[in-house]
Amino acid sequence: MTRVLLVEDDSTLARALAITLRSRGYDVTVARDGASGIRDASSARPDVVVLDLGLPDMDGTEVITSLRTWSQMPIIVLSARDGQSDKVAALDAGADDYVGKPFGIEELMARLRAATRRAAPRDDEPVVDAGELVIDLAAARVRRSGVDVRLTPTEWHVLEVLVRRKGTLVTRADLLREVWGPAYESQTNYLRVYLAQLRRKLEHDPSRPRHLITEAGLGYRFEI
Amino acid sequence: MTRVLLVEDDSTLARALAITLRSRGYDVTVARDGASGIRDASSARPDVVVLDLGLPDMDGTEVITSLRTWSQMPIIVLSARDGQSDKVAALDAGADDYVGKPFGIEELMARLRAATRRAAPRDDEPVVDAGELVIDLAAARVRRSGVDVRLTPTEWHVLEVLVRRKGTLVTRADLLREVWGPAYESQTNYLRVYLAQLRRKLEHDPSRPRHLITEAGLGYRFEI
DNA sequence: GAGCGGTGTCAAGGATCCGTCAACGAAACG
DNA sequence: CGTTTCGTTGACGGATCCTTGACACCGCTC
Repeated sequence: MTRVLLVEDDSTLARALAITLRSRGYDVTVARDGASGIRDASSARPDVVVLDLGLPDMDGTEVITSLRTWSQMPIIVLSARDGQSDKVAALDAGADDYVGKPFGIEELMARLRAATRRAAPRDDEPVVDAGELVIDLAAARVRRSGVDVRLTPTEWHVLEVLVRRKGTLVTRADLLREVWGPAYESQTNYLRVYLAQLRRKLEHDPSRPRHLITEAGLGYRFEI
Repeated sequence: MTRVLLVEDDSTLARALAITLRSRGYDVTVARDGASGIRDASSARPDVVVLDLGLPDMDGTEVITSLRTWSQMPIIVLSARDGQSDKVAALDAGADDYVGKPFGIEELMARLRAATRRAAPRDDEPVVDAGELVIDLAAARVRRSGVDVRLTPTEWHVLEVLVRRKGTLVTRADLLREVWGPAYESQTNYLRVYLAQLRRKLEHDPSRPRHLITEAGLGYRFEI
């Protein structure tokens, strides 16, 4: 059964949509705000998210960005705002589709079918387990041998980019662009400093790293 | 470069869209009707199709159905008809997205980006398997009989160029230009050194290479 | 079989890159 | 307003890698 996470603060609309979805055979979870939407997405593991942009606690695109840090699950956006820039922002943040209100229920259903149809199974783990290291991408937490490790925002950001592409090489330019922005693509000394700090906090023997691997001349790689 | 097939009979709109798309760096092919659209889709192999439903020769959903018999390429539908049933029919026929006319050009661009972004990871085979040698171009990783082989940046770069054109001859000048730059086109001694190093690391019997083949007087070739 | 062009092999600088440490200043916090 | 935490630099030793030159080898021609 296809699982749908519905993130919608308007309880009337939420109830109506949930009823319709269930009548079509979907398994529906409802979240009332962005924060619980993000939480439920990692716990309930829906096959598709239907997200209202007008949430009380946070901006809708932030929800999308947050989900996209660890998951490729389809996201269909509902919005009363019909401006071009809202659509572009949501889609470029990682949304798969954008439906303006008011919308026809049959159209939404068709877009839902289209989104689930093309969704291919891939590794979408919010929690990455690398032996004594456990990294929860959704909750932004790192545990080493069971105890929480405190990371600074930048340290976390670097680790997140590496873990999201675990096993594959991340070039220095990619890493710098994603964490510090396009203007810093040649500041390779930042990486040296932060990789050293991460290793000191995460590796058993920082001088002989087993997870945060240097590919000399190319970049870095997170190894499980 | 991303290739777009634009199937549109209105020549004014087709020209305007083609200009915009090309200015954004897309490679655009235009088809005037459904039949040639289907033909071009199989010959030009676009990364994404933008399809106007209102075509002179056949119904738009038939075009979608026909494409879907052999391809999963993203299809974005444009349509002046704004009825629910048209949208549902097109989406259920296999379209990925449906944009009603009149549409904003920025919205279409954003939806195009969303469609290609989704499709990107599975479009071509990044892993090359040559018996005991497994080369993962995306992850920048080489395995020989199951164990990782460490390559220096230049070694990797040379191997990458050869593997990308596996089976075909790569001339010395091509190889030197791609790895060291246009100024080094005659430094053929570099190639001798690096090919020898690669063979030492990758070949079972470096003096009798089975994958990194020399084409005397011409260049090199990667054989599977 | 000697000469020759093209190719493979090896080793040794010398340049570059990486890890580490320390210090400074800015920002966050109470 | 003082304290603490972070992010940013710079410097330096050491490891790695690129380059270069010398020499051996092979197939071919004469």
